[in-house]
Amino acid sequence: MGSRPTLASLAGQLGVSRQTISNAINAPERVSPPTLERVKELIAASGYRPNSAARQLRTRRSRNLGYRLFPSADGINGAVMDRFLHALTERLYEHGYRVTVFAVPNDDAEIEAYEELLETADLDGFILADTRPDDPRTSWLLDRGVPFVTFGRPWTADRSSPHSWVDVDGRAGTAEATNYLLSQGHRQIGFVGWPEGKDLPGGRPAGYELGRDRMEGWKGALSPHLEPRELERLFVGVPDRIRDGAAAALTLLGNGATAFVCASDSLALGASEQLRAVFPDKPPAVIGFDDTPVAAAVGMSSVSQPVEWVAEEIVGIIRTTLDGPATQTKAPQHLLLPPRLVLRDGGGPLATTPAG
Amino acid sequence: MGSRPTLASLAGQLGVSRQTISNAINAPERVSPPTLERVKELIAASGYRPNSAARQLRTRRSRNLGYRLFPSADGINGAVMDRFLHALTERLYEHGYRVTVFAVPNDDAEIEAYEELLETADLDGFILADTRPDDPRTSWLLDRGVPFVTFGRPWTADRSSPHSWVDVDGRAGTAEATNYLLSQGHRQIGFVGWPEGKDLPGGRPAGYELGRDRMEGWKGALSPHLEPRELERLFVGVPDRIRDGAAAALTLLGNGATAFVCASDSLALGASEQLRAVFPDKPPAVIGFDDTPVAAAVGMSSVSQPVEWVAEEIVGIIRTTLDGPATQTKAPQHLLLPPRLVLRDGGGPLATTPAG
DNA sequence: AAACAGGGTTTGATCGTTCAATGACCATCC
DNA sequence: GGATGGTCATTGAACGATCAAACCCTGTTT
Repeated sequence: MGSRPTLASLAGQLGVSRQTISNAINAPERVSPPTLERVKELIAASGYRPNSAARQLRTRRSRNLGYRLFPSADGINGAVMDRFLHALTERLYEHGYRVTVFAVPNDDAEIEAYEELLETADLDGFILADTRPDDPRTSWLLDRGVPFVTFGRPWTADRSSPHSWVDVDGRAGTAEATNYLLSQGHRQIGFVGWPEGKDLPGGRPAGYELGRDRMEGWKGALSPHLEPRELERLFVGVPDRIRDGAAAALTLLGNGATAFVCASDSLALGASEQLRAVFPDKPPAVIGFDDTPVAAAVGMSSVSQPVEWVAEEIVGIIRTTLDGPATQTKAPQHLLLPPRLVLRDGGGPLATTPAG
Repeated sequence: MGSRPTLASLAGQLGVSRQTISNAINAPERVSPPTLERVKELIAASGYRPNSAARQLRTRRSRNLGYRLFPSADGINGAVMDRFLHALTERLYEHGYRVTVFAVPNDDAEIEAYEELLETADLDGFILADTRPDDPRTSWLLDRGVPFVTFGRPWTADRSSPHSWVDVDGRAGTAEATNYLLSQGHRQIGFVGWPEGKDLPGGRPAGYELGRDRMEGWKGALSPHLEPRELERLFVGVPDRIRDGAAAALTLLGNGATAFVCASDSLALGASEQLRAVFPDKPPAVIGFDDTPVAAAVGMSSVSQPVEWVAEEIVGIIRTTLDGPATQTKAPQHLLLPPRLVLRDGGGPLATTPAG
């Protein structure tokens, strides 16, 4: 009695066969309008839901996608991936897909986890949220024909990869930030970036290309106005930590910088606080990257990645791959989305009036 | 050929019946040692994995648990829930459970999502990562007999709830922080907490009890040393934002505070930065709550929630509920774990030597 | 009048597993 | 020697959906 209705039970109630009910759901055009009407009514009234295990057994589709959680770095930049997972989950859910998350200690274990999950959880595909040059994971998945989309381009020389990806144009973001500062009359605009071979938290060597991309946006925007020698003096590459950002700001200040673009909000936060200490009255402008909640909290300008948009596009690609007609050619899609510069007054965290 | 082995295919190769293979996996004691040996060898050699859909269809178990993602608040405190999800996923994975995440815009939608997920994804249960007084979600789940465990106590008067929960003893944490400051010779120790009826980000009215709990730890530790009137002057309740923490610190400073305990790292960060601005040479001690990466980055002391431990205990409860013998009485478990005070020098984000 | 076409519906088989019942075999006991 | 019991292994029947093929009926063609 409390048991859920099945195709057979509904069919019995209506005096039709189970296949007719099934057709009403999956191929309505095969059912005559009056019958369709009756069936749909009963489905709605009974609250019938197809049993996913049975369907999965027969169709070999689980409508379940895998996503690797990775440790939230320094809790500042991690917020971006948090937003992304949130948006991705929402969008997928709307189209009947579920997200199964998994966590692994290192990259070797990640491929093992793919294998394990494919075999034991019957995932339909994966979303990879970071990429690096010569990524062993994408080749593994490609070899096995497992559908997947990455948030992040392949970072290979030619950028033509046989898989779909969506990414944010970091270079355009820092270029826009730099151009804004130029429009404000600045010329000596410093860039606090990452060093070559920089290790992102968790030991993943993915950051270098990302950092260079962001740096080149600044360089490209500024090079019409400055000599190469000057540009060189206005760049510092440091690990992605608050205190390193602060130190870097001092260095660039010594080299004559009057405004600052940073490769991350962590660096920008450090720079901003440091500069506020040096110039309490009117600290120089600092623009961060990622528009994390911390940037908003301290009133700092930042380049915002449209992760909700990224999620939307990824879901679109996933859907044409998995839900689309099998006949359709599934050419890999490549999308580079523009970030958005969010300007703030730079008021900083320090209130001037005591709270009650 | 590339198709996965099944019970039947293995049975054919070995000249036994499919049920024997099944027994070798699920009830080895029913199989004679020599046969068991042969079967296990073949299983290992063939890389056989039970088809989860088929198993799920028959056993009505999916080994899949639901977890609601919630937006990462201010990106500072959100890091704690990130760590929790990570730890939870890892522990569950070790025991063959998967985590299906979902995101909903508001609380009403959350219960709908439970219903939807139970019906369409056949989840075995849920982990709830926050709780509030008279939580409609826990009663809904209890009514339907859906297994679940919460990270967070029920916050009812008697604390006896028919469901299992694991929580962190926030009161003990702020008490320890306060006692530490007392041991350092401080007496006028201020507390920056949340106001009554405070809204946590996302509009969930869960924060008040949590905030009061943390406040009472401070109060309890300090009350042997101070008059009630003094205590009152040393408490400020503000929204959980960096700049409010800064303002609150100024207020308490004006009331004579020489050291500060805060209900969150967001507040503590604001307080710490503000005090550093007022006393550049030797800022007063500030102790935060949650030991987020930002606290570590700026060298701030903080009370650390043992979320990995929480995850471990939750998984243990889940396992006895779902995997344990059906005969076993499943009395709800209630666990209150102690946090840990992490002391740091308080060096702050500001480097004094320029970086190269 | 018989063959054909085609929409709408039904039937049987199948996906791969586990449950329940049965069967084969051997040892033990009266 | 037949009944009893126990171990180990097998068979048939689910679980609930979809696929593929067959079926019925009516209307049209030859």
